Amino acid sequence: MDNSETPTTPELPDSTEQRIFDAAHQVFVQKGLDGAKMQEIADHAGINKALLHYYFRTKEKLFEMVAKAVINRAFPAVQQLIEADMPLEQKIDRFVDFYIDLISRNPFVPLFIIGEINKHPDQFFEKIIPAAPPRPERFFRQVEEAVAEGRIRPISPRHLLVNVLSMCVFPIVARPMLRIVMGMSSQELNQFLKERKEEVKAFIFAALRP
Amino acid sequence: MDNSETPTTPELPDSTEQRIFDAAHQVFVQKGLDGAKMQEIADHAGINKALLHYYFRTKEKLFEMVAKAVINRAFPAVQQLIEADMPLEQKIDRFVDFYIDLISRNPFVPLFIIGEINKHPDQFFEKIIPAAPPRPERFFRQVEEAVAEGRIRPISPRHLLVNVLSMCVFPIVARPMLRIVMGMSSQELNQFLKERKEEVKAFIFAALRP
DNA sequence: GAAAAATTTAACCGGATGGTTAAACCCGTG
DNA sequence: CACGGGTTTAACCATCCGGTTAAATTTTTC
Repeated sequence: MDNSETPTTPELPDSTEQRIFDAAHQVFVQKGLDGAKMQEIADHAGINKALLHYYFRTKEKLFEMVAKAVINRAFPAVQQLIEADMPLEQKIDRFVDFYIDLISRNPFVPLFIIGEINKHPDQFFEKIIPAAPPRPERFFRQVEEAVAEGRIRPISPRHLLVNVLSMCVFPIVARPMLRIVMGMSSQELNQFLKERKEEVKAFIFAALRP
Repeated sequence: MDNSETPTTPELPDSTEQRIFDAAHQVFVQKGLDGAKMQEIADHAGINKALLHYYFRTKEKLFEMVAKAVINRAFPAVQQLIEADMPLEQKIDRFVDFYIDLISRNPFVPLFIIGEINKHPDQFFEKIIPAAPPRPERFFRQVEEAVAEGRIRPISPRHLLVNVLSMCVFPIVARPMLRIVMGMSSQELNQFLKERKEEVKAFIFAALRP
């Protein structure tokens, strides 16, 4: 199993508070708001319910903090790379590597974000939305330039970005479904996902040939 | 908003039982086992809790029936197309059209399947798994033949299938996330998803050029 | 119109769960 | 040692929720 990265809130690295928060992070991300139980979080942090409420007043508040931490870690990483000062080809190359690694380390995060937005749209769009969403305009311009120069086949920049994202994220997120659809063992799937980076890059660059 | 297709169990089309089942289908698929409340299902079906239990004994049983219906409708449709007797290029073409339509009509279904498997793996793999999972071997053979004939660039059949699936499914499932990442309004996103079929097909066939 | 089935009403039970409380305990620091 | 914050224990409350029940009411069917 992959370990989930536990985010660093501005706290002492190994304080009880941090351990509780990490436990909450893990449980919430895997089970969602409804599926997560406070007792389970306490158990997972190696403490008891009383202390849990001593540090974090309510489930709602704790969830809100976790959810904020999740998206405030997920989006800026993408943004940084997508805004970087780097040739398009290199940017795509690094993006695929980076993103597949990122999602592999946090396979439940995309599902968590999408699922919770679906289940509790109000709270999410009120409380959790990031202050600064990614701005892919620069990437779009780079694609348009490359098209204009004839370096790549004409293509909609938006669709290209979504294609890249899809091929990186979906197989990891949909892992249990792929096992069924493709009839692969867990072993085979691990091997398959390891090959992905190179396969995805090859596919993208093949599709971009003029 | 897209309407979700409500599956036809072998029941009278407009019976109370069917109305309840449809309501349960909708609520379960959107909110999952934990998030769905029996009262909500009853409300949604326009009846009361007592009658709900009169028709369907327990939440578990009802959920099991709904989950079975969901996957027994989702997978055979794919399988049929993927096993069809049809040239590879045409098969891909139709598959993209068909699959984007299917997911657009049931945007919550993939998330539901993946999420529930993650949250309750035991029950799912015991009770719900389809008797006959898709067998993509034929598709794989077609790809290998096309490669051997030089009709398409060399490519791993498995990765090709996953790429196609990813680009079809992910954007629809991740719609709320895309809104944030790409900074698009709901209107723009609708337009974007309409363009998808042609863009995805163009992308795939471009990537397959020898 | 009577019998049977469908549906409502309303109350209730029991367990799980979020949350509280008070007392005791542990443990490091001044 | 005494003080105080961290921590445990254990009991407890309120609420929600799945599920049941019994009777009344409506609708269907014969």
